[in-house]
Amino acid sequence: MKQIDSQNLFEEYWEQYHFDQFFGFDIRPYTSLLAFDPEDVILQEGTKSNHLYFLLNGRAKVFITHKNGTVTLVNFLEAPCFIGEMEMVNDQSACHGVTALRACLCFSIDLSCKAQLLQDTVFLQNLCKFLSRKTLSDVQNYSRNQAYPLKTKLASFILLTANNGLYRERHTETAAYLGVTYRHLLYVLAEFVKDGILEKTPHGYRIVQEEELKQIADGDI
Amino acid sequence: MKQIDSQNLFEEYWEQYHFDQFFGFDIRPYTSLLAFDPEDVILQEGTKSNHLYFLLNGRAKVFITHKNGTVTLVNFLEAPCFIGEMEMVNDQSACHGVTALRACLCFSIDLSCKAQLLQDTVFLQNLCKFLSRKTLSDVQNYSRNQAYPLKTKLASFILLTANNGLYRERHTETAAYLGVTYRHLLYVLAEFVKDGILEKTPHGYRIVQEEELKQIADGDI
DNA sequence: TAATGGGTATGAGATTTCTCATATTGTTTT
DNA sequence: AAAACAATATGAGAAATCTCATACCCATTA
Repeated sequence: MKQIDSQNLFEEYWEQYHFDQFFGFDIRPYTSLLAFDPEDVILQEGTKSNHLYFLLNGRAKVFITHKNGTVTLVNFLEAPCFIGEMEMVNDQSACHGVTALRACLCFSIDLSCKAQLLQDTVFLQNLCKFLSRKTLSDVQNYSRNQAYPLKTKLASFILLTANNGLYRERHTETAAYLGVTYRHLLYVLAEFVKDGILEKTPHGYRIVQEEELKQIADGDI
Repeated sequence: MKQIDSQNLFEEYWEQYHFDQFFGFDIRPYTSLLAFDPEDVILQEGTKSNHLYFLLNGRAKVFITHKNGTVTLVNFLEAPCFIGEMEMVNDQSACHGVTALRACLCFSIDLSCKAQLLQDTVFLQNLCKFLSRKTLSDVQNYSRNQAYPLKTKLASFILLTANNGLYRERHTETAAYLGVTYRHLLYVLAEFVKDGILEKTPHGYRIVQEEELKQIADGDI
């Protein structure tokens, strides 16, 4: 993690996300621009942070570590979103860990202005909206994971993450997100290839029968 | 669902939960007391409500219906908590259904004062706290469901819900909450009985070997 | 250069969980 | 009282998923 001093970049993102609009007062003096490398820890599970982050670019994962050592991937975070807001309002240490998956750019807000934030209706309203959307996204992911077999969930996930008909997520990440073992994921992926729905290429899996895949994702098969 | 006109009961709950404290203005004129019978719908999935509820007593369930007809129980709601707050801040129709499991008493807030609520820092702060706690509880339930087999989850659940060493939840509800079929739940329950950990009685299942059950709940077995 | 570690890949066998069928009981509705 | 319904209960077989073992490739590190 390192601070980015480029004023240009700062301005660029500030404009892009209309960062002013989230606050009823001038948050600029408390804000700086940070870059996280892949694997960098953004929030350490169980420790307290005195910053509130806003993801501008990149992708991060939210996870929980269980007593038996297994790690559950709760969700991905994609820009734009806040990070660390739950901890801030409850004034508690991080209940999830957050780690960068790709290079991430964030605004970092120094919580020395916390009292001011908690009196700002503009900010609080936005926070409520972000929180409820995040909850909704978590819960939908969660309940979908319970309601369907991997075949269905994987089909959705491939359609969601493919670019130009090419699926190239890391198997390790996908398996964690979908809540299954790596082994099982490969079984089902192999099944899709055998059925001619996907084709394995050196650059990733190419979607051959998109309609079929959509039907599977809809739980029709 | 019916309105309760007893001024006494109203006052009693108002005091018990210090209901004033959640608001920066006088919410009383907008508040009434409602009683829901078991099975009554509190929030109808997909429709818009113009009330915000606050659960005073009883127990409700939050669920999502999937396209394939399966219903996922997202969580239980226990007093005290808000109901319908996500829909309110995002001004959208209910993304989960909420149904009473036991007789439920609620304060019902008429959202004609919505604009005022959304300008009230006291309320907004409390809402943020409630929202993040709810998220946390959902996510912990969710991730636990992914990380352990039913044996482990059921052991926790029995320890959580037993009264005086007696477990007597409805199997149908437990199965839904733990995200498994009814059939499978009965298998594992029977296994506990066979192993002498539980004993089946006419009034419910009695916990015989509590230490053993705790070990299983901890994932140690 | 050798060793280490992460991601990828595949097989074999075990465990968990599901589907379907069927029966009993107690309660509510007709 | 008969019918309908929801919860409980159990069996048999199938599907989904996991564990463990093993191997290869590539990049980083000693």
